Amino acid sequence: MKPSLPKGTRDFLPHEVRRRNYIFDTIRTYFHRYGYQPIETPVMENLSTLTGKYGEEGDRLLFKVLNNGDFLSKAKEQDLAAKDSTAVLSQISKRGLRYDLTVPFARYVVMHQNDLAFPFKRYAIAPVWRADRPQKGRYNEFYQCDADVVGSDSLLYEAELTQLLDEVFTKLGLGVVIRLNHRGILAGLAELAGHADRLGDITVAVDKLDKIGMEGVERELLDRGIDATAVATIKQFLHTDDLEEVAPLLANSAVGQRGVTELREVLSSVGPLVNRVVFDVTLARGLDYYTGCIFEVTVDPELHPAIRMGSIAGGGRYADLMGIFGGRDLPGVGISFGAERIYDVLEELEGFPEDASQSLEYLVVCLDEESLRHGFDLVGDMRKAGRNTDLYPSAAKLGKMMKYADQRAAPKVIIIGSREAQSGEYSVKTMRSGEQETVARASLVRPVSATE
RNA sequence: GUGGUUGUAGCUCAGUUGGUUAGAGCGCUGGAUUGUGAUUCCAGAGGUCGCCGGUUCAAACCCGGUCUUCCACCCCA
Repeated sequence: MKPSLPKGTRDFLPHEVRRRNYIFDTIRTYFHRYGYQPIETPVMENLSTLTGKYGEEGDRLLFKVLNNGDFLSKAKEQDLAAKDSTAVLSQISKRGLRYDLTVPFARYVVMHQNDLAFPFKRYAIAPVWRADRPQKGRYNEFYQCDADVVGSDSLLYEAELTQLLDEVFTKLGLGVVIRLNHRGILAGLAELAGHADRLGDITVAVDKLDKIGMEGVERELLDRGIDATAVATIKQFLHTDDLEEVAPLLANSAVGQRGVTELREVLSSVGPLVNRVVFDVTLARGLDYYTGCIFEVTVDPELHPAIRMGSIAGGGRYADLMGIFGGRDLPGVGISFGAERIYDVLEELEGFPEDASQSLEYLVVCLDEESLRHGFDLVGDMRKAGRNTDLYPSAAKLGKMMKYADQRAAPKVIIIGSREAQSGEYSVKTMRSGEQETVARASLVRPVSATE
């Protein structure tokens, strides 16, 4: 048979894994620096934990795991006969793959609330699965890098997460725009339009502004059954990216005012940042559970005009995520880095550092059997000394071995023939420059910590 | 989930109105060069034309189905 992969999944070559790890390591470093602790949860959750948490659309995108055993015999005959997928599903599948890291985290907090110190700050870097139709930058299996804090409603955490976003992207060499909005502002907007109950429809439409333009948003709102006067009210908000211009419009809305006040506080406490932080009233974000500030990060089009990519990180505050699992009502706020998309962007910008794709320092090649034995000993000693070293395992033609060294991207090649084996003075070739020098064995096996 | 698109050598792609043995560049293997890679020259290997079925004397090419890729929706990192 011909091997293949499931749709929307990928293999990674060694250099790709190294580059992905560079991103993960960078993010992890700052998670640690900001006091977030690692936790792990299973890739499978009970379906009851996952369903109903992401809206109707999310349920459709959940990967379900078929029960083991003779599962069909346990399903109801009439549901099977009626081909009622929804009814049959609960009878043949009790588990599913996690769709994100936030809902499993909420489950985790509720189950372990007596073992955790609040505010509890955790991070997780792990794969999640969505049965979406794949596109570029959109996979059925992908990694998320989440940092959340639960058990505090302090707005300092919003400010802290903004700083964290800024630092990580600065370290990665990416110029970004960090967009902020507040669910309260969107709720206030809906309230003023006289459609407080239609917040979902309004935010979905407003969110598309930069994609379909003002007229498109207007049409979308009308299509969704929002009346013309309300649409006019909503449009007032969309002409500015200045929080202080929006504030007076919300004077008569309590939730709106709260949103403005909180955003003001966050913006005033973040301090100086490398990247731009902007207020964006059109920022909605899909997930239903957000209740306060919401974040989204995009590549700065002024600094990287060639890049076309959606959001590369996002997050927000949620007031009652634990409540759905019957836990104490703990507020939380978190962010998530889209590592796959960051990878694609860095690839396109050639933004990976040289050493991110190479860990091997030396390759030892030997010209005859006797030298090979000598080389094997040398490699062992060099490894003990802390140098990443590898050996070509047979005495082959030098040209062939040099080619292998080139493919392995070995920075330096140590060549051992009978001359070198006898004297302990090796020819060491620096591949990049092509220069060759003689190096004594002693300096190669000296522990790295002693020389540096 | 809806509509469209793509698939030919390891990779990127040609392939005429359906017509004998399906090509190129790069890569790969060997040699020129038995102690020097990435650069030169020569030679060679490598293909169920995504898969299944249909039309036809004849299918990489036409038709149906299916899988996959990418795109626009929906939604989203």
